[in-house]
Amino acid sequence: MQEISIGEAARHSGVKPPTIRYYEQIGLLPAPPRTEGNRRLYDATDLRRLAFIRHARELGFEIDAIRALLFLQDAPNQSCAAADEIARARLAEVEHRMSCLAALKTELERMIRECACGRVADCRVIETLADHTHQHGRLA
Amino acid sequence: MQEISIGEAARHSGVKPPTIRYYEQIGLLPAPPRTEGNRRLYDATDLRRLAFIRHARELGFEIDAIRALLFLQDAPNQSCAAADEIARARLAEVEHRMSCLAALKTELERMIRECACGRVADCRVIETLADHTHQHGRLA
DNA sequence: GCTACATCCTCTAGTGACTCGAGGAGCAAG
DNA sequence: CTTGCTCCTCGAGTCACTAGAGGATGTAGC
Repeated sequence: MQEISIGEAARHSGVKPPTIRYYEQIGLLPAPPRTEGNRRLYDATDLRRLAFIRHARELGFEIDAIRALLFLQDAPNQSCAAADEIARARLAEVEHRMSCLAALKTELERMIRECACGRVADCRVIETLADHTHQHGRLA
Repeated sequence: MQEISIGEAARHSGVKPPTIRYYEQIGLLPAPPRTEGNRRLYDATDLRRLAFIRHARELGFEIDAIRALLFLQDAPNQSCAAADEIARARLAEVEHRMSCLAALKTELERMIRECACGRVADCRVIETLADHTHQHGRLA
């Protein structure tokens, strides 16, 4: 398995070098082997882990949630109950996000459609998301 | 229109008092009128704005993106082209997020299902999101 | 072999978006 | 009129980066 520099790893994964070092520092990525000249060497496994972290972060998951997901991956023989709980919690988060995004998408599409007709006078972006609350704190 | 305290506004909108003050400070929320005793008084419009901000933040939008969306709302008579561009950019972002979330959701569901059968041996969370890249930086 | 020049190293400090705590004032209930 | 809650401001702390200083290493051309 070929090993590459941090710069190449950054280009392949879309995670910048300083961020890769930061992930190593906080223990999200294992400390890789080094060259004679003290440079980090990454392999394909690291690249996949990095790409995963990047996507998960883009989707808004916190580092701790990602850590839990990675732990799931790393220790496949662990207690199933623990894995189940982590997966279920993430799933609930994902579903909530998806429904919020769907509402926002509908509204943005409506805005763009009306925009094409030359008016934005009744922009309802705020109402769309604001009314998506669980309990409407009704104000008299 | 009835006016309420920052604490009540917090309960209704789901945004904590310090965060509400912070939003006022950075100009995301207009500075409200005060009581004789210098306490902030919010109305229904503020509540909707707050709920909107909260949802948008939950969905991972940056303050500047939210500012742009609120500006859209505040100035309905502005250039339609500007509004359209902001809305389109957000829509693209939303669609990308949704497809990533859908992939992750499928994978989490599979994991939970397999968990019920008593094994997590082949957890593929990482592959799911890692391979969802635009250009696969192929490593020899 | 030597000089450019990019890339890497570590370390410290700054950013965005909150979040917390100190220290003090307002106000409603007992 | 005191107890206790909420509010005020202000400064500092947190998380997840991001940028910069100062220096070493690696590589390409001469």
